[in-house]
Amino acid sequence: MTSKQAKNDSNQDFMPLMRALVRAYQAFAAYDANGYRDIDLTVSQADVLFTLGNTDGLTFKEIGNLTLITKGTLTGVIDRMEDKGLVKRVSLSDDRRCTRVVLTAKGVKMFERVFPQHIAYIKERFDRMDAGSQQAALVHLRKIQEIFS
Amino acid sequence: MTSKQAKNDSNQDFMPLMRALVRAYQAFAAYDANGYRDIDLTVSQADVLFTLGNTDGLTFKEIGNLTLITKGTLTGVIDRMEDKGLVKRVSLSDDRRCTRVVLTAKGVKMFERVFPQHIAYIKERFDRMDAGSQQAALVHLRKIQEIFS
DNA sequence: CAAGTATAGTTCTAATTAGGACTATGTCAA
DNA sequence: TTGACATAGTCCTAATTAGAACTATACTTG
Repeated sequence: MTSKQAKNDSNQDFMPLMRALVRAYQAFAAYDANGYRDIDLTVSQADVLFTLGNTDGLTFKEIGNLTLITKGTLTGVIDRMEDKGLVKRVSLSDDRRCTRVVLTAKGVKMFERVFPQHIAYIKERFDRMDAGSQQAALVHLRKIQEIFS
Repeated sequence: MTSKQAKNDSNQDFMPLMRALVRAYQAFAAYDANGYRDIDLTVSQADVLFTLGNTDGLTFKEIGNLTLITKGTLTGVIDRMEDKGLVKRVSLSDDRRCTRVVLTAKGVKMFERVFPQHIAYIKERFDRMDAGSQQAALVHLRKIQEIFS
């Protein structure tokens, strides 16, 4: 009680931290999105492509959990990727409610071309932070995730 | 060169940090959005309301810079807030290209009711992090923002 | 002053988003 | 086995999003 009180007293203003979180994320997201300008992929589509890469396919539910894309949204994202010939829907005989989404040959090719490229693109910036800071930042970000979960 | 090499070598895997950033933000954003469930406001609308609070009105450009909402989007957001009677558009005689957006009496009333409530709602969670961690997190988040800007 | 350029908002399009209703399928218990 | 409930995906709506084209207004330079 007292210690909690003390904690709170010492934390009159969390706003700078909140703003820093939002701005750090937005700066990252903008940079990330910019990496998809040339290739014909939206951020969500790239997210799905990278999630499906090196797997034998995943269900909508699994993709949704990994990418945090809502199932309602995911239907449309997969539709458009199917139109582009990057993925295909495969029914599961096991449980006919489920649909497995699998990369096509074209999807695999795209993944193999784009993924390493994009990783290098992101890595370039994270390399500007020393390893110690990255470790510390990781710890604090996990704490932030925890308190809001 | 060599030191940069060394840095990079020690940083083969930035992915956990990247994921932690995304997840921390998403957890925060989800919690934040949840705070608007009862009141009849979207996240963007609340963002604008809170930005306009305690000002004499701001132009679209200023609101866009503060909230990071694109001008094209902002037109629609302001339209809907105007429909709700929360804000009004005021032309500037000074520069007739500009429009000042001002809270109406109803908007001010809503701001005064909702803002402190929401701040308390967010604060409750940030209080679960001690002041030292918050300070450290702030520093690291600013660093992350910097490397991606 | 006139032409070229810049800026502020609006409009338009395609895609994403959350959330809820809906359908089909599966599971579990009486 | 049948009825109640749960789960997977689709469909629908309102709002947001980025980006580009467009209009109106301002600036600026010859």
